[in-house]
Amino acid sequence: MKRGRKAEEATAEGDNDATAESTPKKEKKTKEPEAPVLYEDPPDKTTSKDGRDANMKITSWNVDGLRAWVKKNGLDWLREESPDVLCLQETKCAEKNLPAEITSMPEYPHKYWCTADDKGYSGVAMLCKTEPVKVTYGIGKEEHDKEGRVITAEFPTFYLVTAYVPNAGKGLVRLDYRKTWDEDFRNYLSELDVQKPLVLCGDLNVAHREIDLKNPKGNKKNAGFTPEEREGFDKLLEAGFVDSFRELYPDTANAYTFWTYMMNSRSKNVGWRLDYFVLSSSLVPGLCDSKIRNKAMGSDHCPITLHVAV
Amino acid sequence: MKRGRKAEEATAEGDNDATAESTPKKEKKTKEPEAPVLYEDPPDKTTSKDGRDANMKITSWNVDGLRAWVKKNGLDWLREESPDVLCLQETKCAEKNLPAEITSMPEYPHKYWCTADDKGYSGVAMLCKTEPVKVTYGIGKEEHDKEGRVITAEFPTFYLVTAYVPNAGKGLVRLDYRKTWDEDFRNYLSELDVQKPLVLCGDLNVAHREIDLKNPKGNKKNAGFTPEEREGFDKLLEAGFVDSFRELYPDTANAYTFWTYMMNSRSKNVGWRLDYFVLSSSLVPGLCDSKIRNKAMGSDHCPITLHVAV
DNA sequence: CCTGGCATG
DNA sequence: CATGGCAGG
Repeated sequence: MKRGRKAEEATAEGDNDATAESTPKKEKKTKEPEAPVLYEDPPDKTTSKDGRDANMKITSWNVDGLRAWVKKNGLDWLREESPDVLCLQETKCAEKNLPAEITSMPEYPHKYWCTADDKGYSGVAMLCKTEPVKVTYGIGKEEHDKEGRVITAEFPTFYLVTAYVPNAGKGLVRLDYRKTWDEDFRNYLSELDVQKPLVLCGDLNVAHREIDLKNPKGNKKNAGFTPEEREGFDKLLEAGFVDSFRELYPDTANAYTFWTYMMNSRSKNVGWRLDYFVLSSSLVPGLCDSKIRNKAMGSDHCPITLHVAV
Repeated sequence: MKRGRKAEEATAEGDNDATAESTPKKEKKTKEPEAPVLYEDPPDKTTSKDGRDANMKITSWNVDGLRAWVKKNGLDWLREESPDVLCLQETKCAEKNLPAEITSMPEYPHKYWCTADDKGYSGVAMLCKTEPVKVTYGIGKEEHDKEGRVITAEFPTFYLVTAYVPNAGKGLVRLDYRKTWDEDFRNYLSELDVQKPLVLCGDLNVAHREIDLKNPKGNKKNAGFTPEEREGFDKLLEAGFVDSFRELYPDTANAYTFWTYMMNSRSKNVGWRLDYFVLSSSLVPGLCDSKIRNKAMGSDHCPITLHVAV
């Protein structure tokens, strides 16, 4: 009776939280179930510091399987939120298998799908109320563009890029690839940025700083919080981009966008901030708000929403 | 974008029904949705022809995944039916993964599990209120005994054998193996039968005669109704065994124990009789009733129950 | 602990 | 159209 995988083996992302949480103090016999420290997203601001009204509302959501997300009434939430553009990551759905509820959605007449070559992993999408000037797929490098990770929409005044950045994997088996990706992707963005300012959104698969995850100590060797990945994010910002949430809320802790399904992490708010709106510096004056919709259910990630004047 | 399997390809068992049902008459433009011909199982008889009261109630059910079946409240049905012995087929569950609800069930203190070597396919089980004299697994032939298909319980006056007979497979890819099985299994039963009479129950994966499935014409080349499989059943009966249901109800049609999940077969009663209680001839005088519990849900098979004086 | 795809039925 | 196991997260 062979069995591939032991139930006791948690995933890299999964047991991180456990690692840091369960470090047993010898003195304590019973582990106190600590009250969760929650995060309450403040009301939306739709005016920028320089006094302009937001004219663009963008939502990004790693849905972890589009079909399951639709079944869990993701579209109801979408209609309520009603952004101008919706960006999705991890659709995990070939185009021919897309649910009719979403392909026929009249609120978003302009829909773009980018799926992985083979299996139905990853996959990103963009749904727009108004038609972009131009839409492209991938970042122009063969080795990266087979996995359905990037859509770029050109609008009159800016580029919108949505990305599902490769996970470094259990045991960091794909960290080397990730480093290559980070460099190539950064170069791609920099090339765009010289033409028009851009908004990058999506699951960047990294918690930038210690404040961006519940258990930084236990996760320094785990996918999403290695020095290499964090440095990749540093370099992105150094290239002239800004983490919009952190720009507005430099000291706000416990604000996460991802919680592993394991160990009731979400109810304990043991999470990570992996989803971002990253803006070209020149767009920062128009930044109105960067929201974390952490009450929205339907995935192991929650959606995030940007209000911006562009 | 490769995809392994076309949605249009029905399974061997599945599209059989379609084959026979959908043969289009050119004259008809619209297919009449025929009213389903149902089968109403009559009330249980618990007295045998020779006037004895049943002292043994046995239920057999191909549960198509024990864990899913438990979630669908199979155990509630079991407590209601409350047979002396419950035989299960297609448990698809390694022993370590058995739900506690069933392993801890006090009504059945004697439980026996036989699972496939590798994957978690097939698998049979027997739950007994009273302890058998002896329990054995398999039929004593290496080539057959790795798939978790047979449990034999010796009781004071008879053997009870439960079996999940190998499916001949899509495209009959395993029909040759099935023929070997049928012969070896028949020999196994005959050897038992010289010691004590036996009751064989389970999913024998064959509809014996045309009356035993809805669409005999379309299924002569499909798993479960090939001449070879039917002949295997013929030879079993010739070896001194009796199909208890057919013995009592020689002309009852539309009595099925399996309906493919596809094409709403169950609601249309487009089914097969694949599950049997087969008795040594010497037990036939004690036969009280052979029931088809076709209202019980939770699997693509329904349970069957035997009342017998042994 | 969830997803989608797979093999099997 | 169900099941369980699998890889990925």
